[in-house]
Amino acid sequence: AVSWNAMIAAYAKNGYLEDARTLFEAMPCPNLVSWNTMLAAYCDAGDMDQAHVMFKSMPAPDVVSWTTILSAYASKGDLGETKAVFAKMPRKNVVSWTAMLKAYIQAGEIDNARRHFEKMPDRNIVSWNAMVAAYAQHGNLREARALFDSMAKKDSATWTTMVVAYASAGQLKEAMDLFNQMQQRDVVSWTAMVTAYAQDGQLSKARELFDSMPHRNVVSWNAMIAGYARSGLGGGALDFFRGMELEGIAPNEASLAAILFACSHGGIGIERFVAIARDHGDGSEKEEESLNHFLHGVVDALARAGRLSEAEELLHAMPHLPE
RNA sequence: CUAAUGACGAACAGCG
Repeated sequence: AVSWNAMIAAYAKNGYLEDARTLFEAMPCPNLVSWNTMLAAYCDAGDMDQAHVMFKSMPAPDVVSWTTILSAYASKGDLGETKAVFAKMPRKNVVSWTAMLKAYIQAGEIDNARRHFEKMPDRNIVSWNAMVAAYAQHGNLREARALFDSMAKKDSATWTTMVVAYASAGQLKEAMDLFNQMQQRDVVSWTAMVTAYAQDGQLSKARELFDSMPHRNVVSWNAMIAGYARSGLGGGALDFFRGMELEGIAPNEASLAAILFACSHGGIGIERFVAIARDHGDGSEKEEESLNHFLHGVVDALARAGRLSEAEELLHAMPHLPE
């Protein structure tokens, strides 16, 4: 059953909900983990109706099942529903408490989050990190730092949270100092630091860090693409996009969003975005339809703005456009 | 083997 469950989780994580379901139904006797895995899959897909169906048909939901539901509402930003679920839970552990904490933070209720945090029967490093991030994300650098300093144990998430806190407050030097003090840096901390410089327009510094990274993932590449795009350097954005492809890393929606941004701010044509989108899509009719729909809107907007030559140019660049 | 925290794009980005 363990390997079946691992397979189901893998399918679900990559968005193959149907395949996960098929596998689940083919199992001779699914255990609680199998049920919870499917439950989480529906939650991730945002299908709360199906999630509830699962939950109700489960033999015996445990604290993991409950927390899965709780966390789904939390990430949807539905504080009321999250509170209701939390109140109904027959058993809670530190993970459920932290998920509830996240719901307060998500709703911007930082004071209530802090009260909840103080009431927690157990706190681990994840709960602490969430609380530090809450202050950091809401501009309370001082309180974030105070909590950070009071933590006996820190992991790379703790440090990265503070690095980002300084960076988004515009204090790049402080951010870099903290980054340099880190004992263990993972790909997330590296990418956070790269992003800090890239967003500040310090592209050569960003690039230098990027080049010294031990490992790079799609988010790291996106940070560079977006950095060049927002600095108006569409060509540089495209270079990094190609670099990512050459490394065999698959672009995601954020990569495409960064390229689209480069089209409006970086001096490259919208046809580059369309070509890339076609390249990396599933080639389905639905996708082609929405791309055409999108382009049609762009051409329309150009025409209505009186920019007829650009509209025409775009029409010619897009032979696939319907009349 | 399943649930909670930190990094890229979409909420605290520009224009009006």
